[in-house]
Amino acid sequence: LKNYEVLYLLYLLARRGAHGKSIRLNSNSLAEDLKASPKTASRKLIELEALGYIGRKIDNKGQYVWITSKGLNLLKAFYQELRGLLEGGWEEIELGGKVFKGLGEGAYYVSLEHYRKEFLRKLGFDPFPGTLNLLLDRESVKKRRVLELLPGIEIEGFKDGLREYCSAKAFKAFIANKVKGAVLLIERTHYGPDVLEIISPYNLRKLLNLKDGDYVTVRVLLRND
Amino acid sequence: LKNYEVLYLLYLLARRGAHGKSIRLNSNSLAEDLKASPKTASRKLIELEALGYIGRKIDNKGQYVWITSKGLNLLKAFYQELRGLLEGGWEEIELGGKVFKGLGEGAYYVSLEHYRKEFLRKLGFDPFPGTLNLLLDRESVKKRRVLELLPGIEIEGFKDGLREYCSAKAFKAFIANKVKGAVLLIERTHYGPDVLEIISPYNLRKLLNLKDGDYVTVRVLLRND
DNA sequence: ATTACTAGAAGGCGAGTAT
DNA sequence: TATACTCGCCTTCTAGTAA
Repeated sequence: LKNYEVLYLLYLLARRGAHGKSIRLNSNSLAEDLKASPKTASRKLIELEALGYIGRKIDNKGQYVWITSKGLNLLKAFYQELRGLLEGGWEEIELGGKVFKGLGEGAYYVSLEHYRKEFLRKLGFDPFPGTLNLLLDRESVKKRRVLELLPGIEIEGFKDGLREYCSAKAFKAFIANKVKGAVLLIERTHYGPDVLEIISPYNLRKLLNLKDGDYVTVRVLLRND
Repeated sequence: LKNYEVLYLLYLLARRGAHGKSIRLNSNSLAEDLKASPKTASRKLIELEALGYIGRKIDNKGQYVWITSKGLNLLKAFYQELRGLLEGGWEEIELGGKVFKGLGEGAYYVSLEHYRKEFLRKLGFDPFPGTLNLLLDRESVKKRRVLELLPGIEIEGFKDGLREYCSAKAFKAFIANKVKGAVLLIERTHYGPDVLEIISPYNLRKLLNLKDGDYVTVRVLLRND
């Protein structure tokens, strides 16, 4: 199965909503999409499953199909690349939300030697030991999802024998249109999609004189360079 | 040549920058991308050309290749659909620019019976006979390109024997965060990509008390429903 | 460019399955 | 028993390779 066939099949399945939920599918209707015989469609599905891109459950009246996270990642990666090619001009988006006091975990993680080095090398600054947490407004929550799709700057995780520290994705950003920093999308976070964690070389609370509940906007740069 | 092969090939070419400009390409390097023989790569290019998706110019040391507008449209359409599938949450973008006095053509076109009916049916309002023209700021020009990629609401053109009236694309929008209306992307316009034409059921200049040079923001809705 | 060779994909048929 | 589906076996033929 060629890689572009995989992508196209995943796209066809996504069109039917198989990303996220599992859908009913019979080989005949997929065959129409493919302009091929039901047999071929069936075989493609089998191959896709073997490669781990989709999951299937067969019953007497057809089958249930869903795209696995592996499959979805592949499709998203492709989409991101297309986006980069076709949307040369799209460079930043603005998010906004209210400051709130987090669990204090941010400070701990940011000050870990491994992460500090990652930030220094990849973002170009040594972060203040602490994160500024924003509770995003409704519009910004939607925009945040776009960030999740984009590649961003990869911050690698590590293990220290005792436990595993997960990886994260960062985007350079300007906070309140003035201060440079970055937003962090952490893979396994305690927060929901409506929370944005921000780091900066400075103590943002002090520098910007922020109190809980204050509204802050963040201009996120979508390109790494 | 299957449609997904076409898409993938166009994608490979776009990665090399063949959208917009023509690039030097030899079959060998394309063959590597395709994981196939140079012969196959060459044949694919010939087929793509025959289908009108690319143009080629062969000389003694290889060939120049570029994606035609037909090919680019295909790739963009695919991209748009992926975008719709993967970015469920992305719903509006904000543009801003300064009011300027146009050529007065807008008023003529908008009041043509055919267009009026199109607007009424597809946008849900009878437009004031005139357009508000914005000279977009730099950031907004970039965002405007995103609109060009999206499907939007199709406003059909027509012929009246004498001449042909081109089609356009519209997006519903809110002007100055208050007044409903729509932005128009006209296929053959006298203006550059830094100009946005806005229609509304109201006389926006009067209603918003606008003078030339005033800065206005427009929230463009990306979904049609 | 043409040809011959060959791997592998597509499709027909029918068995198996569950309602 | 009849139906509607998947899927394994086998044949055909397309399409890539190599000369």
